[in-house]
Amino acid sequence: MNVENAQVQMRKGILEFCILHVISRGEVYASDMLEELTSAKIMVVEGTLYPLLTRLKNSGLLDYKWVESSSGPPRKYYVLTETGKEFLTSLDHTWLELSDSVHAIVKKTGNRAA
Amino acid sequence: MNVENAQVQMRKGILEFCILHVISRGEVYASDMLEELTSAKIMVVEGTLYPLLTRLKNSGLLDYKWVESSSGPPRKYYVLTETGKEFLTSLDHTWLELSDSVHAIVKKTGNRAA
DNA sequence: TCAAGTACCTTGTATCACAAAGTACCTTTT
DNA sequence: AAAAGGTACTTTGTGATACAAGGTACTTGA
Repeated sequence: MNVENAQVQMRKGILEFCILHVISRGEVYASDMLEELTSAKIMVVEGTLYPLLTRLKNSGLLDYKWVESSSGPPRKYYVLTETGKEFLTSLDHTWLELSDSVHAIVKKTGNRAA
Repeated sequence: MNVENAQVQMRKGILEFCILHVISRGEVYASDMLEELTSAKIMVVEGTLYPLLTRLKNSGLLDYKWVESSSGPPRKYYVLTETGKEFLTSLDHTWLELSDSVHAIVKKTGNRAA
């Protein structure tokens, strides 16, 4: 149990939400997402991202198409399905509730006992 | 992959943070925490809380003492250790960074492609 | 052809929330 | 004083998942 591990744990579950948001803004492939999330200080690595994208695809939240690159191997460009869009709307709500709840816990003051 | 599961995932890691906060405000035992977290809409159940408290204790972040109850079996009252207090301060910072990052991702607008 | 770069995939491990069942203690009822 | 009910803590087994590390495959340039 160390701070790094706790930070990893805190990020869990939020990744899925953030990735859906990144995809919601337009077609992207994995490296685009890695770059965008990293620049937002949401750390992700390939070994996490690829299985997650596959899960989301298999759940019907994402779809993709192969697009040939002018400089390298072909890329999988992802988009949200209709189900994915609805799912993301639900997660938006969940995130707002959760961050409000945490904020309430963190801000609460006063001791119960000495 | 459903919304409920995603919500569970989102809560993961944040639980530890919230529990440390609840304990930071004074001595509590498990049922106190359950009540406080539930009223803040952070769902936790016994099967999650007790093992987590044990982990935090074994990591040196918490300490406890047995206190006899006037109406039932004795209770374990938890407090933060010095290490626990420092740890919580780190997590406060992590949480702020994380929620800022997520906010930035969620609020970002504009499409990359049609 | 060989090296380097890019992109995607797979395997194995550790962690963790949860459900469910269990243990133990205390009080009240009969 | 036994039985019943309530409170509190514990344990076991399962499923999900982030990550590290290693692998496959395609393309370009020397």
